[in-house]
Amino acid sequence: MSRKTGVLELAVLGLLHESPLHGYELRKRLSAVFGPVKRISYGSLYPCLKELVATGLIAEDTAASVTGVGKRGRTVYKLTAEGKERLQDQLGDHGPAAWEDESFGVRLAFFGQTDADVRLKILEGRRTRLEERREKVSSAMGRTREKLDRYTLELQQHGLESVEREVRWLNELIATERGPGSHAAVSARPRSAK
Amino acid sequence: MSRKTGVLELAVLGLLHESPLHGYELRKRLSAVFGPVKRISYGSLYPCLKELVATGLIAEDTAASVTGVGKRGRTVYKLTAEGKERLQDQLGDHGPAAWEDESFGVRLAFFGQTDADVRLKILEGRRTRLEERREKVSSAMGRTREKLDRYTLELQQHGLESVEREVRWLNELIATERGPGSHAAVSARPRSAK
DNA sequence: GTTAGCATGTAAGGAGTTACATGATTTT
DNA sequence: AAAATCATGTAACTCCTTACATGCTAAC
Repeated sequence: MSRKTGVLELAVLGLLHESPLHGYELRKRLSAVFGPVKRISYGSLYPCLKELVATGLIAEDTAASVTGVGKRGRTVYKLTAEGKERLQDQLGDHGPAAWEDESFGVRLAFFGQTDADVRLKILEGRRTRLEERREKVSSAMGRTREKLDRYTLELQQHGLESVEREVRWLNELIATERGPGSHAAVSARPRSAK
Repeated sequence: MSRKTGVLELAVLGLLHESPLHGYELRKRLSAVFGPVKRISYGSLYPCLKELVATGLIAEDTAASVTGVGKRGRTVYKLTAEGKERLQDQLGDHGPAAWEDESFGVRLAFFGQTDADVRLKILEGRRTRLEERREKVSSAMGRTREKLDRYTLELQQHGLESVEREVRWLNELIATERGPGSHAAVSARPRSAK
């Protein structure tokens, strides 16, 4: 059933689940979710909010919205019941899409609202994905090392090390997931896991 | 004069300056220029080549193109005189655009064709850019540390360390630029430095 | 003989940006 | 009273992707 939900929409749903917010504040929080590199502009945020309202996943929180006379006023948004459902649906997804570059960061940001077994699957999927990439890059480098100039080589090398560093980071995260409280966390069987 | 040249166009010009190539091969080389993350699809490469031909910056190398009967044949492209000019123009640019995320990697990949003083300016500009970013992220973390959950914090921390790591890398590159042959390279004072 | 890789292209569309337009509130 | 930051929104546009369409060539 669930239609394609872009990463931005997912991030908005996730943030609104924590607490109702208005657009401006939402954007600031989004900066924490997407790294320092990708910051969302109002030109994409507001149309996104508009569409989420149209789809019925979020609603204007009339109680919290400040709309005095003459004021343009802040419009505060909150999740609807359908929005919560959709969010849970999306956060439960542990398919390949969850560990691709675009979505992984957002998925991780909302791990607090994600089941332990799903978290582990996503982390491991991501690690495998990166290990494949590392293989590809390093074998490509092996084949063409002599033909590349200093700078291209430097670039490739740095890229390779970035991938390796992320793998180490994932290993730590995975270890932490499995480590303390692993009895409670892991043994909590996925109820109705597909 | 010079119209806006996207990063893809710049990368194509840069690669064709090294040697004439056909689209398929070009794409493989582009994978080395843009990291393992961003790979260019044919859906953007071929239209790009088309436009560069239309603009007169590249031309089909009729000598090298294999176009036997019935065969669709490879179309080999090479730089035109205007293309070379445009490339030199672009590679000489050491303005802020050169060290932004989208272009920096490409600019570095073609440092072999870039003047030493321009190289240094771009590397330093990039480093300053990243230091600003590091400041912003780490101060934002300081302000909100308590309010963030484990995973968001982990994400921010990893992002911060990525930035710091790139700064260290840049420091090495800058040191190397200044190191061997530094008398010639560095003592060449920036003439008319603004 | 079929799988994988080589090779070129188009049409439709997604996901976002920039630039603009507007105005209130807070700080200096 | 000026500057910064808060706050919302639209229109035009850019860049790139996906999915499709086509066919050759080498290896297994």
